[in-house]
This record gives sequence, C-alpha cells and structure tokens, in this order.
Amino acid sequence: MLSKILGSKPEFRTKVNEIIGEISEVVFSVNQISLEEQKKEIEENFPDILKPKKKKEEREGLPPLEGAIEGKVVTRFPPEPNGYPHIGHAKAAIINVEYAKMYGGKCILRMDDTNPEAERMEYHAAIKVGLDWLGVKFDIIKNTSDDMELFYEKGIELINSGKAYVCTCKRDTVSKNRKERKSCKCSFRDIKQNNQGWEKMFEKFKPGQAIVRFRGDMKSDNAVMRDPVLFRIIDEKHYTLGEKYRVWPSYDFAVAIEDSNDGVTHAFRSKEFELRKDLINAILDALAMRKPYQGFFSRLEFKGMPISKRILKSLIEQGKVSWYDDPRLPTLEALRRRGIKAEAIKKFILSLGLTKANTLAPFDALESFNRKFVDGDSIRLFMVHKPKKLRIQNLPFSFVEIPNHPTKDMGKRKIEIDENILISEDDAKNIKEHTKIRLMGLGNVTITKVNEELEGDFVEGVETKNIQKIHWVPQKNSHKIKLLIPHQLFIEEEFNENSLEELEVYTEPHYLKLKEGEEIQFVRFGYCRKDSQNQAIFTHK
RNA sequence: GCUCCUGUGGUGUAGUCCGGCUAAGCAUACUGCCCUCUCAAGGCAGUGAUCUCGGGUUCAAAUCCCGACGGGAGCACCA
Repeated sequence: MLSKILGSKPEFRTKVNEIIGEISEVVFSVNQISLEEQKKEIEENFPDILKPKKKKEEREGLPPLEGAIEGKVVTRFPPEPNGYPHIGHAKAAIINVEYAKMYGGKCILRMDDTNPEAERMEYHAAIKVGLDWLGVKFDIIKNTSDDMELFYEKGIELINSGKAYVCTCKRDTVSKNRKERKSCKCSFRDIKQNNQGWEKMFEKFKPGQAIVRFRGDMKSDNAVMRDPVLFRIIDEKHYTLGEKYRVWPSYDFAVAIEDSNDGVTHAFRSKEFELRKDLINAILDALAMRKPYQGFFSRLEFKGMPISKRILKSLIEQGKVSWYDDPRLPTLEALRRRGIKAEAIKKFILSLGLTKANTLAPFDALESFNRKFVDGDSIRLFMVHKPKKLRIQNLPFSFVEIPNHPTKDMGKRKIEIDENILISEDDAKNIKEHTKIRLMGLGNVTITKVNEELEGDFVEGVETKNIQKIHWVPQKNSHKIKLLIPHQLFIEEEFNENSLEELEVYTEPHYLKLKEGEEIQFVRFGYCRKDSQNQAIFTHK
C-alpha cells in the first residue's frame, strides 16, 4: 500500500513517517467494512480501478544505443575469412547491421584478414554468400589488409613516441615474462634501436625472431595489457595480397586502427573480446585517435550443435557429417538447406536480446519463428511412409483436385487415381474392419477387409465431421524419395550416431514439379524442404 | 592458479544503470477449449519464478553493498 502511494506520488516520499500512520488508520477502517460493501463502494465511486490494466508496450528490437546520434551511427562486422559462416556470425552481423539501421547510420563489412596462414578465398566467398542469403546489407565493404600502409604508419608513430618497441625474445620468454609480470631487456632499447629493429623485420629477421610490442603495463591484472604484440612476421602467402607483405598487424592493433579510422562509432563483438577493450582504448589513446564505443554480447550456440572450426573440421574428416552444409550443423549453409528462413534467423536473434549471459538456445526456439514464416507459403502435399495398399471398390472418378493450401489461395493440383491407394502403416494399423475413414481430398471409404492389404468401398457424400482423416498417395505414380531427418548432433558431449535419420517415403507425383529448395508441408507430418528430385530434408513439425 | 564477465518460470529473455505505481512483462514449451477435410497455422484461456543462496543498507530491494556458490571467457607472434 505504502509503496503504491509513494510510487505514484513521489512528493510524499520525504514524509514517509507521517503517511504511515494515516495509511494504517485508513486501512483499518476499510477493513471494518465487509468485503461485499467494499466491492460495492468501489463499483459506485471508483470504477476506474476495476478496469484491466493496460499492457506495457513491448520494446521492438534492440535496446537503445548509448551515445547514438541519429544518422551518425557507424557499426561494423569484421569476420575472419578462415571458416564457414555460422549462426554466431549471423548474430554479430545482424546486431551491427540492425543498430545501423535503427539510427539511419551505416554498417561496414570488413574482412579481418591479417593472418595469411589462416585466410582463404573459399571462406571469404562462403561468408559473402552466407551474408547475402541472410539478407543483411552493408554500406561499405573492405578488407583489413587494404590498410597495411596505414598500420605501418601508425606502428612507426608508436615506435617513435616510445610507446612501442621491437622485442627479439623467444616466444617462450615472452610468455613467461607475461605470466611473471616482468619486462624484458628489449623494452629498454631506445627509439633509434627500435627503428633499426623495425627495418630489419621487413628483410633480415626470420619469422619468430622479432615482434613489435605495445608498451602496456606488465603489472596489469588484465593479461592482455602486458605489452601485447602489435606486429609479427609471417612469410605465408596471403590469399589476396600474395607476398607483398610479411610484417602483419595483430588483431588488437588492426581493430583499433580500423575502427577508429573507418569512423566506427559503435563496435559490438562477442564477449570473449571483452578484455581487449582496455587495450584498444590504450592503443588509440597512445595515437591520439578517436575511440569508438565498444559493446559486447554473449556467444550464441545451439544445444548439441558444435560451432567450433576445429570440431566441424574433424567431423567432416571422420565422415561423421557430409560437409559444412550437413543439415545437422549450425552453419548458415546447413540452416538454409534444412529449410530455415533468413527472416526467422533474424527475428530469433533479435529476440535473444543483447545479454552477456551465456545463451545456449534450444533449437525449437528458432523452429517456432521459422514455422510462422514458412506456414503461409508452403504447399501441402501428401507423403506416405511404410506404405500399405488400400484397394477401393466403386471409385467413381479417375482424378481429384486438391487445394495446395488450407487457407491461402495457392491453386489446386490434380491427382490421377485408380483403385490402388497407398496409406502409411501408422494409420493402417489403427484401422479396423467395417469402420469408415476419410481419405483427405478424395472421399470416405468403408473398410471391408484388413489384411496385408486393405480393401474398402467408396462412400458417396462429403461427411467430414467425426471421422478419421488420413492422407494418401496413388500407387500408380507415387514418387519415392529419401527423407533426411536431422537430430541433435551431440548428446551430452557424445556424438549421436543416430543424428541423421533416413526415411524412404512416397510422395505425390506433384513433388517432381516443385522447384529445388522449395519449402513444403507433408500433411500430418511436418515441414520439409525439397533438396532434390529424390531427396527432401525435414525442417520441423 | 590469476583476472574478467555472468546467474530472473521447463527454455530464451524484459525489467537491474536512476530502489517504490510489478510478488515480475513477453516469447517459446506444456495443458484445455474454439476453428479446421492436417497431428500445421490462427483464436481464446490456463499451469508455471518469494528474481542462485546468505547477510547488510532502507519506511521500501530482482533492482544498491558484501560474501558464498553455479556457469562462461581470457591468460597466443589466432581472430
């Protein structure tokens, strides 16, 4: 009671003690009256409080952005072309693009390709294709490696201001010193020596012999700050620049420079980069460059669906999954092939919010979004599993026309029939002799015999109430296809040997006329995507 | 081990910054009803959280403080 009053009348908050007394008096006197009378009193004098509370408006999409100015927001999505894009990439891309859209700003796609050992054109292309399919649009597309000269320029600037130095220690020594929070002798070299060292990195030094380090703070609790690497030597051929460069910037340095230089105002990354925030700010401060706002979000993974490149690669090598588009995988390619729509992924990701708590989403959350997109334009077809023959006497016609969708006008299809019909075993086993069933879109049949095969008599009339309705396909031109049903790949860390179920099923001949990639609903079974003329993939119920 | 992040119904989240009009909103899942020639979609209703736990501050705490416990990440010349 007290809270309610203070909540709606903040001006009383300073007089809490006085009010407390009054309230208890009023409450006491009200309690003297019977419930009936209280009710009557309210109805007569205060009808307003009986009205149902109006619901709070739900915020659409992402939370507002700190420091965002309409029209001036620049975000970015920087994938490394070192693997196939997956649901995690989708999250990062969608969040950044969506924020740019929200504020009428721009979003940059920047291929983060500063490790020649890892990048490959194959991945670069796959990422482009994946993003394209997702329908996320970028205003600027570039590569981090476009700006190599800029990195060198800024690197030299740091060396010349004494904020970076060339370190020639062994890798192990560097790592050990970092653990022990100790500086190495290299850090005491003067600017001239460092300049000489820098020059030598381009010719003389071999990979591993010298690195450029940022003068951070070897005593810092944040290990990232302990004189991190800015440049290192890699002689591997770069996938687009070939052997033009061999001194390559590290991730932190490249990101800092790029974001600042590209005019990025808000940079969102997954939270494993959270510790780099201080470093990036420190680098930009050292160079007197503008700092963008950095936000972080949790990684997105599905239960039992590995996202890691290492695991994916090994699954493929062992033949446990066919390829990166295997429908059990969370790659974009696999999701697409499985029948998940890009719009559904987008809605789903936005529904997860911008939380930093770990998100291990169950796949059915995505499915439910997808179902809403897919339902409206999925043609309904009949499909029979483990066919049982049903022979119908007195069939009065040789074809039927069946609507392609129960509520939307998607036209009709003509099915040619004769007395031999196939129904699913699951339905057949529940049918008793002398009962009546309805073959959907065809008519009612009284079952006269139940054996290996069933027999029945056609019944005139369109009675549909209170009668078992089942789907069917004509025997004479049914089309056999393989139906793949993906299940969870890993169950409790353990590879699920039965994760890909294969069914042999029979569809209507109309299946052959559908386009590849079309989403269909096998009636009373679920949504599936046509993968090819003789294969479909189960999407979800 | 050290450091950082995180902890709201079965699940995913909103609310937490700036304590009060919320014993907590939405979605999903589940249950029931309606609709329906689908076990889909759609409509309606319902079950379900003392906001991880224990202290503290306050007239008042999911919201602030301290501690414990659980989960995740970083400690690479990868990004």
